[in-house]
Amino acid sequence: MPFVVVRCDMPRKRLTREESREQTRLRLLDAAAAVIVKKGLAGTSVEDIAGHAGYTRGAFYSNFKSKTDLFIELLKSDHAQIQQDLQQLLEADLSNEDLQKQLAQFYGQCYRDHNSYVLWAEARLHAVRDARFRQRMNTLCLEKRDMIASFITQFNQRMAQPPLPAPAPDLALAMMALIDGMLYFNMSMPGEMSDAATGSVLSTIFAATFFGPQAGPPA
Amino acid sequence: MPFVVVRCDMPRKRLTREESREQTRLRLLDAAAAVIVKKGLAGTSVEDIAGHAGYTRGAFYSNFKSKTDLFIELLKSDHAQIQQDLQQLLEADLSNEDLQKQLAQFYGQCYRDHNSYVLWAEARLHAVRDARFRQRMNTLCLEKRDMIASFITQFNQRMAQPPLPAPAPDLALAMMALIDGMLYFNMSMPGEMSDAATGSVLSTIFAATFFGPQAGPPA
DNA sequence: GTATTCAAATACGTAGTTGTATTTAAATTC
DNA sequence: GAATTTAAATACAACTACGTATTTGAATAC
Repeated sequence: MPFVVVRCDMPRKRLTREESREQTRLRLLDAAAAVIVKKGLAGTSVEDIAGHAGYTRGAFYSNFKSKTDLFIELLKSDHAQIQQDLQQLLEADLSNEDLQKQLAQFYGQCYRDHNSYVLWAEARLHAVRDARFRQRMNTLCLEKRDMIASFITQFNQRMAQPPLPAPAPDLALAMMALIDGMLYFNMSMPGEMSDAATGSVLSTIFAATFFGPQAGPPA
Repeated sequence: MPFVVVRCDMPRKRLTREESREQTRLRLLDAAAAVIVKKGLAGTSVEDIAGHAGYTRGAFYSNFKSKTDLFIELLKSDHAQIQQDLQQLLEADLSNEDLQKQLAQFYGQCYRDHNSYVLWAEARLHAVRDARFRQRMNTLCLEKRDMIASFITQFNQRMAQPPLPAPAPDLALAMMALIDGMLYFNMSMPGEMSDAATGSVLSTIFAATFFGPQAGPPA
């Protein structure tokens, strides 16, 4: 889902300076996402990015302080999108569909596509090494956690189920870890685990956690 | 847990050529592991590795074909260790300790330490990009899966529990994904999720999967 | 329409990386 | 102990990457 806006209103409008600048920014971000997914963050040069977007390094440095700088912006955009998707899910689809469907959607929405997920995997690894970066990323992750926590709380209330076995934010974190685990796994071993298997594993876990009789964790 | 053998039998034995060669090999592998964890696979130069091991690039190219070559060897060694650990667990500790303890051990043994796990995370990302590498890695992963499948089967028999809700290898794969999810999560967000929470989440899931009443996944 | 501003291109110097080719010194062989 | 072998060091040449400094040309302001 690229950033670049809908192009080409018929009369090929001559761009103002600001518009033009914004356009190259977006193009650079798109290009960066594509190239980084393909070659990895460290394996991608500034020139790669600029080149893939149809510019030279000059354009890059005129728009971003550094590769890391751009990368963070990339993650922020993606994060914003994810949050928006979740928000939507939280508001709209909380009617009485069955658990399975909810899950499927939920799972599918967590990251927008394969590329998005690879990007975050890259980010995680980078976070291990760069404390400052890690902090920034954790902020985003905790925002997501809170969103999911809301989802859990609402879901639990709506379904009038037994009380949650742990604080919603904790459960949210756990669910994130689990879902990420599945995605992460499928990322590098595609096809090894069928979608059906993935889904049923997740539904088992969800069921156990939110409906299970003796299943609740003590902490 | 470095590779280098116990050094220094008192009389400082003069090394034979072969021994010496093997020693530098091991030192290079150790150094590589350390540096790659710290700076990432792509961010690590051959010189970094050789230097950290106390050699020059000459020694490196005399022992390995390329960085990737060394990396694969690194993973193989680590994998062998992991398999050995699991094997041991499978044979030894299947007496009647309670589930919690089993789990704790199981979880703790899956990767030898933080560094080991980071290495595998790096490998996953690399696998996304390199089909050949991916194949090689999948072989290792499936070996591990089979080991865990044995564990599951034995565990289930020993405990005389209800029949497994899915073929053991499938369950094994799912469990790997889940455990990896937790580890992966804790890798980049250390401290965000307490060990207690991690443990209880896992035990919940295990319980649900292997003991749960209606909890088993259909597939 | 001329002057100014600024986005992006180009030029440049430095530093780092790679793989091979050659050398050197220690270990082995005879 | 001289000749040979070979692990590892050194030398080398081509390349890539970075960031800055400067230039260029189109868009704005006057």
